[in-house]
Amino acid sequence: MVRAPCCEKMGLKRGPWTPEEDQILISYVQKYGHSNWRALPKQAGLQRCGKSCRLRWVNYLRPDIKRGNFSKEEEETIIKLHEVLGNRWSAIASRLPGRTDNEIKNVWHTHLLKRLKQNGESKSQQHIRIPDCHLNDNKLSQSANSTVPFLSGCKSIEDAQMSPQPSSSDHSSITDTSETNNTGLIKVENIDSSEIYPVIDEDFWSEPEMVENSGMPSSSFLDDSQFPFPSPDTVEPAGCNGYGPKVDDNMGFWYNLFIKSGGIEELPVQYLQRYNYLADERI
DNA sequence: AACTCGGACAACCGCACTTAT
DNA sequence: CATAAGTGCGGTTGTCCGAGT
Repeated sequence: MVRAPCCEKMGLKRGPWTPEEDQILISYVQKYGHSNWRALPKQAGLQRCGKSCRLRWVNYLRPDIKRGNFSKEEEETIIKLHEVLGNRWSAIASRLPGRTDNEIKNVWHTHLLKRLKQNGESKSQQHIRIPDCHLNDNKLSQSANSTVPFLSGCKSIEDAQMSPQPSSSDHSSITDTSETNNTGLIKVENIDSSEIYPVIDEDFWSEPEMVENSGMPSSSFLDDSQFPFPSPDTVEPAGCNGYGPKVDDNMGFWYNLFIKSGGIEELPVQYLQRYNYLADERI
């Protein structure tokens, strides 16, 4: 599809924003909102393209932006989430209130990457198979070629798991195993799954009946009564935020798996090992 | 004091995806 | 269904500034 440039370059200003421009943008957004970024600069009297305005607002002017250095807790959270999500900066940012994807991306490249390289592989990588694309800082889309069905297509899984946090008035949609500490971070610490999850018998690990041509287990395998994890009733499905993929039948399985396991870090290692085993057998 | 280098961060670019027509 | 428009995301670049020489 042929597309027009994101903005007309002629006559539009680029580069650093001035305090005057910031004030105009803030005033306009506070007064009229930002339902249409493309039209906003014209209506606000800014010589900028809509994209530039949106970026400035989202990354700098938004009232809920938390400025200043990252705390140790925040850095640890970023590292842990990156182990699972890779370079999905917006998904990571959604778990760090007040921080932007751009900011996190910068911190990652300027601080954390170096630290990780010094420290070597992280602890959780010993337990969960992470695709190379995550560890090598490449595009996550490469994971579509992963030999691990669990992670092939993880873009959608993450969108399901990492959909933006609900507002403070909408706690009902937070998975009941997520909790915030006094720093405002979402806890992703490793926990001993044996303390939380029921004992899983041999039947649970039996090979699921597969849906033809889908590579995914049949719906009976997803039956709540057969699933020994907490109910996902309080969690909204992926795509509910209006962005990201819709939940199809296959992704629904992985979505349920993630949610029922209580979160990324808390997904029982046995399940991953079992599914990786089954996946390898099918290849 | 002048210059170089590298870190930090803001901003831009192009692509992908969703939505509207 | 096809296409255009709008938006979000991740990668990359540009710029500023402080430390070191």
